[in-house]
Amino acid sequence: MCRMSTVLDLVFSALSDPTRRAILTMLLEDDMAVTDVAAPFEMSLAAISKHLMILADAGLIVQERRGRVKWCQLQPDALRAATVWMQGFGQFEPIDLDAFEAFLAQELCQDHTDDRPT
Amino acid sequence: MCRMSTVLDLVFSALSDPTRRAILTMLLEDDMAVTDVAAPFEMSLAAISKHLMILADAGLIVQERRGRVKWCQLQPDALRAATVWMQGFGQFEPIDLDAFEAFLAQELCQDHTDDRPT
DNA sequence: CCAATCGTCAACCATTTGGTTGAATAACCG
DNA sequence: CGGTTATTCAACCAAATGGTTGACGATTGG
Repeated sequence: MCRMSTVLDLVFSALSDPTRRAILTMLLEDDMAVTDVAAPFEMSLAAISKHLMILADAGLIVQERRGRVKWCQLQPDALRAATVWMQGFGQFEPIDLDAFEAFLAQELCQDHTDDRPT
Repeated sequence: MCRMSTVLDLVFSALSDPTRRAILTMLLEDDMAVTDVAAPFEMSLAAISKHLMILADAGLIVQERRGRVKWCQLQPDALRAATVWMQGFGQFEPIDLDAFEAFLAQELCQDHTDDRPT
């Protein structure tokens, strides 16, 4: 009867693409212009633009146009609902922050031009 | 060079479908046979079988065949990596368990036959 | 003003996704 | 054995996804 969850649909499917996760990781460092986001990837600007729209639809980023450049800013609050949902399944234990730091370190030193192989 | 993250790909894309999330929620209560999982949904058994295979591929459930019935069991540990990844973006605040309980209560009283409209 | 830059739009394409049906396999029950 | 139950397989389909290219509209700077 009610229906809900479209938010979770959008967030999880946005997160399911490695390119988009890489973009979010980049934005964790600082806000970026669309062109600069696209730079490390071996993919057209239009493709990155689409990815950014998907992230924006999910609420994971906000894009603010200033002059001719559009700035992308991470919106971590959008992960709240999804995190809450997932935590419900994870036997309620505290999150291991060290694990995330380690993962992030590994991901940041990666060569994105090699992403999405075939 | 390295490549990784296929795990996150699989988990997030498994979670991006409301039918699959509903199945996981059902399994939170108890292990279930495939046919029983399928019962509340307005969708063929074969379709549910596919969903379960996707969940199994992501490691979110394990399926053990006993006789002619195949039991599905939630595997919450598979959410670990994804939870860790997401927590990294959520300004590191503690998880609100009450919010999850509330969400779950809402979701459990739902009519699944009304899922996936058009 | 003109040219270059930033980003999106539109059309197109191949692949994946989520569903269907009907037949096939396997195990159980009487 | 033979029928029923449980589940998957295979073929098929429509729609969504992720990418391309080229043209376009805005904005900026010389």
